[in-house]
Amino acid sequence: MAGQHRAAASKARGPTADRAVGRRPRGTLNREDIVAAAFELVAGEEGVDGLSMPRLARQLGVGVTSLYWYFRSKDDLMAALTEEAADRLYRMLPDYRGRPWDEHLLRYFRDFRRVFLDNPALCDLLVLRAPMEARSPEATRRFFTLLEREIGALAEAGFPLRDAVDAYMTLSVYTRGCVLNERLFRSAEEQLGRGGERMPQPDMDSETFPLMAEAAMCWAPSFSTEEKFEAGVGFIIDGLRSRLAGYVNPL
Amino acid sequence: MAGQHRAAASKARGPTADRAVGRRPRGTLNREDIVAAAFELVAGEEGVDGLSMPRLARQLGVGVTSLYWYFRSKDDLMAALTEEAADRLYRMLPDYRGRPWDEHLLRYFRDFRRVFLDNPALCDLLVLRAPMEARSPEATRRFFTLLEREIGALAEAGFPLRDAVDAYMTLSVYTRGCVLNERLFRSAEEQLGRGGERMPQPDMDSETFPLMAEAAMCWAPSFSTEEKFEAGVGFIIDGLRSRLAGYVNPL
DNA sequence: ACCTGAACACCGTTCAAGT
DNA sequence: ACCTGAACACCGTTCAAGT
Repeated sequence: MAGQHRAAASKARGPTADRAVGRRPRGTLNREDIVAAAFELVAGEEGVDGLSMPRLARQLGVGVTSLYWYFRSKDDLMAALTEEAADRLYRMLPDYRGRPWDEHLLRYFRDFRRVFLDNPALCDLLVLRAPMEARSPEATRRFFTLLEREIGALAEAGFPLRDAVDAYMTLSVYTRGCVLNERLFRSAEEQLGRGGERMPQPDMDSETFPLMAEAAMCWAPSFSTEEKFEAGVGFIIDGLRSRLAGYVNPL
Repeated sequence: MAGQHRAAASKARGPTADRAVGRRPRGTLNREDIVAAAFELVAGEEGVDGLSMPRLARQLGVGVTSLYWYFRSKDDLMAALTEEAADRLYRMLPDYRGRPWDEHLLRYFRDFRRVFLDNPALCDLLVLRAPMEARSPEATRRFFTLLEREIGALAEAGFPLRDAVDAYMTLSVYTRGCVLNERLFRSAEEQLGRGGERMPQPDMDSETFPLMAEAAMCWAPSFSTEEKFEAGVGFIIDGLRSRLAGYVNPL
C-alpha cells in the first residue's frame, strides 16, 4: 500500500526514477550500497554538485531520513565516498618498477594525470575536496604502501631518502596542479558553452605585448595539454638528474 | 514604518547584523558596492561558503531580490567577485626584475604562495574555483602584463621563448598545487578540530613500511611547509639551470 | 529605472513516531 | 534495530507589483 502510494507520487518523473519502485524491504539497506549509489550519482552527468541526500534516497528507493541512520551527516557520507574513490584510484595506478627511474617517473605521473582526467569524479573528490591525510587508517595504509613502493624505487636509483620523498611529492603536487587547472578550465568552457558564449580571447597586440603575442603559438590555455604537462615534468626530472649527478660527483 | 518592521524582525541577531538599520535609500546601490560587500563576507570568518544572496542582502540592508537587478545570478556575481580578487592579487605581486633569474623566480613564487596562504579568500576564488582564462578582457590584460614582465625576465636570462613560458607556467602550476594542498589540509584540520578529533596518524611499523617509517622525520603532511615548497621549487630551478647550460654548451 | 515581498523548488537535518 | 513523514531553517531564483 505504502509502495503504491510512493509509486503514484513519483509517476511524473519517468522510468529511470522508478528503478526502485518496489521500495527496499527492511534490513537490506547498508553503508556499502549507499556509498555505491552515491558514487554512481557523482560519476554521472551532474558530478559532485549533483549529489544531494534527497536525490540519493530517490535513487535507492528509500526515504531521505533513512540515510541518516547510516551516516551522521552528508559530510560523513562524503568521507566514506572519498575512501571509495581513493580505493579505485590506487587500483588504477600501475607499477613501473624495473624501468630506469626517470622513465618510471614519467610514465607513472602521466598515468596519474590520465586517471584524473578520465574520471572527473575521482578528480573532484580526491584533488579538489580532500587532502591525502583526511582518510581512514585503512586508506592511509594503502596510500603508504604506494609511497613505500614509489619512493623505494627512487632510493634504489641513488636518491637519499629525503630527496626521494621530496621528488615524489613535488611531481605529485605538480601533477595535481595540472589536473586542477584542466578541470577548472573544462568546467568553465562547459558553462560558457551552455550560454553559447566563447572564452574571452585577449586582444594581444604585439606592441604592448611583444613576447606574449609571439608566445601565442606555443601557448596552451591553463597549461592544459599533455604536451605542456610533460614540459613541466621534464624540468623537474632534469632537476632530479642533475641532483643525482651531484651526489656521486660533488664539485 | 517598513524600516521599523525590518529592524524588529532582525532584533534577535545582535548588533553587527543591524549595521544597516536605516535601509539604503534608492539609487545608492550599485555593482561596486555589492561586490565590495561580497568580498568582505568572503574574506570573513565563513569564507566562500558563507556567501549567500540573503546574507549579502542583509549586509547591505537591502531586499534579496534587489541584488538581481545588478547581477543576473549568483554565478554572475561570483565572476565579478573573482575579477576583484584577481585585481588584488596582481597588486600584491612584487617585481623582482634586476636580480639573477633563479633568485628572481624563487622570490616571486615564494611571495605568490604567501599571498594565497595569507588570504584564503583569494585562494578559494582564484585557485580553487576559476581558471585564469575565465576573466574579463580587462583582467586578462592585467594578467598578460604580468606574464609579459615575468617571461621577459626569463627570456633575457637566455631561455628560448617557449621554455620561458613553460618554466613560468610550471612554477605557477606547482605553486598553486602546493597552495591547494595546504588549503585543503588546513580546512580538514579545522573541521576535525570542531569535532575535537585528531587527524588519523597511520600506524607505521617499520617492518611493513621501512622507508616511510624512516621518512617520518622528513615528512610534512600534505607537503605543506615552506621548506617542502622550496624543495620542489629547487628541483624545478635546478632543471632550468641545467637546461640553460645545455643551450650554450650542447653535447 | 530601481526596489520590493510573496512564492517556488530545492537543500541538509532534526524529531517524534511507527514497526 | 531500522525506517518513516512532517517540519524547520536555509538556499537561489522568478514574478508580478510598487514607486
